[in-house]
Amino acid sequence: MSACDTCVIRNRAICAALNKDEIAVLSTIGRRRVLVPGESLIWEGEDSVLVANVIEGVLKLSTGTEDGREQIVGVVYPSDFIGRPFGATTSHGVTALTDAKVCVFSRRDFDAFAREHPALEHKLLQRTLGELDRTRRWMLLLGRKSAGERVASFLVEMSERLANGRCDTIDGHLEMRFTLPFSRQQIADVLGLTIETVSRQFTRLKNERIIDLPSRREVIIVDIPGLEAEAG
Amino acid sequence: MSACDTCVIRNRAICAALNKDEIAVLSTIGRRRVLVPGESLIWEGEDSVLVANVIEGVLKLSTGTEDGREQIVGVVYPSDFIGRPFGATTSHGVTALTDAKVCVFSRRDFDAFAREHPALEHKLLQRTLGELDRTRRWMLLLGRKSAGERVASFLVEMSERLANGRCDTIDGHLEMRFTLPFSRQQIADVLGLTIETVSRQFTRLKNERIIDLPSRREVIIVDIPGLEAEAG
DNA sequence: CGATGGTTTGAGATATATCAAACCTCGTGG
DNA sequence: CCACGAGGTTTGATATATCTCAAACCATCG
Repeated sequence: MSACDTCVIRNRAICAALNKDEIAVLSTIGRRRVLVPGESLIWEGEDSVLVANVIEGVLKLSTGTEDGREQIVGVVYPSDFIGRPFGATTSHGVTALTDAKVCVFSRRDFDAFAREHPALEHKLLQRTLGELDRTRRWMLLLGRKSAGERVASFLVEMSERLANGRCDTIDGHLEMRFTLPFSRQQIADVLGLTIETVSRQFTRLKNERIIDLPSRREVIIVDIPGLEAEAG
Repeated sequence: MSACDTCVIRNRAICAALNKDEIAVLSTIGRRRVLVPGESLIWEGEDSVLVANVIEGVLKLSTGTEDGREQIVGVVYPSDFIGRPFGATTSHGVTALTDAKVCVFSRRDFDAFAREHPALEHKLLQRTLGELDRTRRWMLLLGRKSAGERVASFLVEMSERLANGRCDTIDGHLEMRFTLPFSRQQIADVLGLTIETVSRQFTRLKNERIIDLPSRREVIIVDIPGLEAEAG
């Protein structure tokens, strides 16, 4: 019995392309690893030595300039794939935002296994194409949207991704509530803004009764259509 | 004898994964198409009906907001693949910047063919992973770089991509010369700036003897290390 | 209870956008 | 051949969104 048998993302990750026997083989080359918030799995610019599936938690993909400016270029959730297979170097670091569990493979082992399992590569291709679409949509935000639109778009995306967040009907209208896996600084690094600008936009949305902020990390979207309108 | 036999990108495009017989089959489902500057092959948000290989020319991938702001999210060159296989809708439009030749497939035909040829899917995966890396690097530019750094980065990338541009040694130092496939407005749409800001950065770089501008579309990089330093 | 790290708020500086006009370049037609 | 017009580009003056710097604030933890 392998760890895969009890894996909660077994049917959503790329592993879903494999049958029982194939999974058994794959499980011999993978191993689980636990990460605490702030802990990195991969560093920007290093040789691509490992790839992984996210089992639990949220991680950021980020790059930066020499003088210390940072940009978060992606966020991954359970069942997402991380790392750069079939490639020389990783162009961005991977760091846990929350406590996280990942299923790690040496890149060489994974590459070899994948090349012999077209169904796995197909899943990976689908996932990569989807990620590319999402990333390009984010470019519109970074290149052309105002601070207000960026923050609103961010909250809309969060509410979609963290669907585990409660979604309640309070006296006749729909509310969404969730806990952000990001600090204010990290939100700024996702949106290409400063922490102060992000903070001001949060309080503005709160004053306009579009959202509510019970605590630093918690968000309630009070006026969902209103927020979508703000997202531009 | 199929069109593929004389295709100039035969060995660089994803088709390189196929043998003679497979190519023969593929060529029966593809057809060539010529595009003039400004002509679109795919429109943002429409159903994904076709995919293609670029044979000749340069094309832009772009999205926009409802109120008319535009962002170019990618630029493709000969041997690049365009369109969204295995997927519902295209999240960005594809428009020719120069005269262009493409090899077009119906998405359904291509999907079916690809699924039966893992080597082709593997090539496509590699290409997609590379494109994702490049796109993420561009996010750093859009999120964190100044106008000066953006324009300089753009020119560096152009000089790498348009290596067909002459590269001469003029009295002891290296110069690069090429013709831009973009108007100033399109450069602005790539960089997330306005046309005026792009123009001002061009003249600044010219005044500082880092580049020279013999005509609107032509660029000579006089001081290559200087430009790279400006790119940040 | 005080220290600490993250967050919010405020006042001022600045890079880039906006609006407007002048300027080329190139093709067209007189 | 030259004048004209049109599109794209450059330059200028001003506005403004966002950044920067600085201080106050607030939870959390020892």
